[in-house]
Amino acid sequence: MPETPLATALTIGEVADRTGISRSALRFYESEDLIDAGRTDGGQRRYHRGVLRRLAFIRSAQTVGLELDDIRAALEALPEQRTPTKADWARLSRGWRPLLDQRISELIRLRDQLDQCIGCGCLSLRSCGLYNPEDRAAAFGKGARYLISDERPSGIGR
Amino acid sequence: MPETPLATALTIGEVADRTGISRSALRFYESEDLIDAGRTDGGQRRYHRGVLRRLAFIRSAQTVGLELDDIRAALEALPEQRTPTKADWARLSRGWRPLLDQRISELIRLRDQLDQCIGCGCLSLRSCGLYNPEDRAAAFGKGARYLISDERPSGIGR
DNA sequence: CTATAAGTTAAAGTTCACTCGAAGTCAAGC
DNA sequence: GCTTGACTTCGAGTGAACTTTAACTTATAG
Repeated sequence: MPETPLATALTIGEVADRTGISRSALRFYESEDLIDAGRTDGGQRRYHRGVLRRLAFIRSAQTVGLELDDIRAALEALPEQRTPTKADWARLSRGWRPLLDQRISELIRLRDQLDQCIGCGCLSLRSCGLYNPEDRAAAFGKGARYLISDERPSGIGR
Repeated sequence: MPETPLATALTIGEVADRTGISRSALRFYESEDLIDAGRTDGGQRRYHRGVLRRLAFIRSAQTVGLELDDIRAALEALPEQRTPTKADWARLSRGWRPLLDQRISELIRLRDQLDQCIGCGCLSLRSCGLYNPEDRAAAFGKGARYLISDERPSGIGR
């Protein structure tokens, strides 16, 4: 009987209250294979406590800029049989650091460009760094991909 | 006859090639009132050169993190009758600086948090700064609103 | 004149991370 | 047993910024 019994089981409402994640988001995460849950005879979800740490990981990863696809890939790299240890979680999150470093330096570079552009008044020329289509959306929004998986960032522009 | 004649007119393809912005995006921008264009007898678009500068402004603003709604609002603040000067453009883009400063310091704060979390192994606790629902999506993605318009950032969390 | 490249519109589709609504079932207290 | 609140599924909707498709028309090189 390796399965954890329902003794320490949490309802969806309890998990939602403890994590601040809505019920609908929890169901969505399950449908997306980011978390899982058992069922009662009546078909209601029952979570065991490990899910709380997992959810915290998910939310933290999002804060750092990862998308759910990336997060799922990261979670799949966790050991299947044993409960993940602190070290397991730390190993995963350590990879976020260079990502943040990169984002920060991109933004700083952008700010320097902006200062120059305001100074010189170019603003509208292709030669201006502010207007590099390759850089667009690099500074904000979308990104953070290919941190965990080994996807080459080949077709990323466009 | 104050209207610029079609002598210096550019086709959509020329504009696309010179700016790197797709034809469909140009049509979309027109439908969104970000740019405008005249028509030939046959109904094809003909742009005049001023549109290039305008498009450069739009793309630069996006790079800095503004959304199209904000950009439209900024563009509406330009003088209607005369062609905008360098100073007009510079005035608009000067406002981007504090935005970038803020984004940068948010990311740096986040990075510091991450270092601490990896160190202490907490990661999954609500007390951990990485897991603050209020901060989520603050570091990346959505933001940059209310720079130009006077919308108060009231209902922004959640 | 013809072939073809480039242009036109309107509407629907895409992606991401969810939320909402409808229509119903389950669990718990009294 | 009844009421109330929490839960279930499934499908559709949201918003931002475009892209794609279909079915044509216009412009241009030879």
